[in-house]
Amino acid sequence: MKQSKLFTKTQKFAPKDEISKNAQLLIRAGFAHKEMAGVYSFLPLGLRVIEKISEIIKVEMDAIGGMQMKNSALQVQNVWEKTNRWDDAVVDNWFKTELKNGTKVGLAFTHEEAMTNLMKNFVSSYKDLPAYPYDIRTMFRNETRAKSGLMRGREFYWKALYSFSIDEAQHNEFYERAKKSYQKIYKNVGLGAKTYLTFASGGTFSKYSHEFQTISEAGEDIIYVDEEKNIAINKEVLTDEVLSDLNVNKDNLKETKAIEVGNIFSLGTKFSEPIGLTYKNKDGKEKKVFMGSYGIGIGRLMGTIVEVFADDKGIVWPESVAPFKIHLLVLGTQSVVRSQADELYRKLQEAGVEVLYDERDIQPGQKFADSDLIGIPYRVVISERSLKDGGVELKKRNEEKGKIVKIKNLLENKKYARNNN
RNA sequence: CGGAGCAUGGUGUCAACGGCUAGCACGCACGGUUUGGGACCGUGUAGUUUGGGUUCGAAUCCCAGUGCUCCGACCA
Repeated sequence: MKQSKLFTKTQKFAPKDEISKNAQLLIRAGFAHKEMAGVYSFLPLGLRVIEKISEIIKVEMDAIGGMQMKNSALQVQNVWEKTNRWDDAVVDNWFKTELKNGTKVGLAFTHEEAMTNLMKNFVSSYKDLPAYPYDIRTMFRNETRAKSGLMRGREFYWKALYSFSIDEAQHNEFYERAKKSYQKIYKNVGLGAKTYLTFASGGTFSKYSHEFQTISEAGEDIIYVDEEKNIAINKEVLTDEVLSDLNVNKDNLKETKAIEVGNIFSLGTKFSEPIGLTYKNKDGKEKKVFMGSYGIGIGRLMGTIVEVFADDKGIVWPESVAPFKIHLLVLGTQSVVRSQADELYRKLQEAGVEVLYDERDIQPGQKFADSDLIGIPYRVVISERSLKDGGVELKKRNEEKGKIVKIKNLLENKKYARNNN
């Protein structure tokens, strides 16, 4: 993409009423636009990141048997009444409205009810199970207080998978696979080293649920990390009983702030029972479906990545989620240099490299500053000087110094091509 | 939902005593000089959150609304 064609611009200053680092940088660099508190639009650059993250998640969900679908955002009242979650006194973060004819509808804040109800159409025998539909979509929650930039919004983009199993044993087997799959996702988006499987409060059907917490000062949660065991415990469930359950020594725990970047939950028959999702087993007996839910906030993950890796100059994207692999800057206005730069851009694209080409007629300093702010992993500078030195200057975003490489070598190096991280 | 603070061009601003043309910087437009770290010069462009009130006169004082931020509560 040519940078002159990008309608967004970078800003030197962040809006003063935006305090959190993730939102400041994402707005300054042109990834996001704030519509109102807790509501952000994703601009072209931001959307590319969102899609990269979504793709990583999809691959892992598909690998454990997930099947993507798209739920509706509008929800009718009656299903929610079956689980007693329509009443504002029970769930206070609903956005509700009504149809012209007076029918009340809500804007989905989660889809357990909707999914359970939907599956009634398709599940009647043990042969129809298990099933693992998932959805990546915008969700709405009428938060009393949006905060921390993209971290807690009133409207947010996320992935939710629901598992429908014959019984608890089948559920547990999937649950363990989901756990591993989640860890792979965090590793693949670059957060593996800082993200811990964290024990949190469960529900009627399981003692614990599991959260995935990324260590960061920007976090809202407090967790206790046991580095040796590579697990953490959420402060809200930290008791002696839990410590002995998990065989964890209190002295090995380190308190830290963390961002909840995902959670997985055993739901049991909490939803299948009131909504009536059942199947016939081999003996012809009616059985309740055993469920689980598995969520990841994609916008929040994006914000977390910014929080964790940014430096004083701007964002530093891990290669796997960066909007582009290479940021190509051409310096100077000489036509000899320009034409070589244009050709390099064309050839990189032919080689399947995602490249943002800064061919604008502006000062070098501005290009460097923009490049650092936007945070694309590899910066390639082509200029009169670099050509004289034998090629282009290649520098990684997170390294101080670049080096001269021959244009031929750059083009032949497969590691810059898409799908080759 | 409880508490606190804030609101001046597209952005920033602890610029402006109740009083003269609302200042400065960034951005943007035009011209020129520059061309490896947001360069320089000149000429322009664009603003007092909304509604009331007090006053000869309000960005400034008062009332109400709206919005934003922070702390807390809440948060499958």
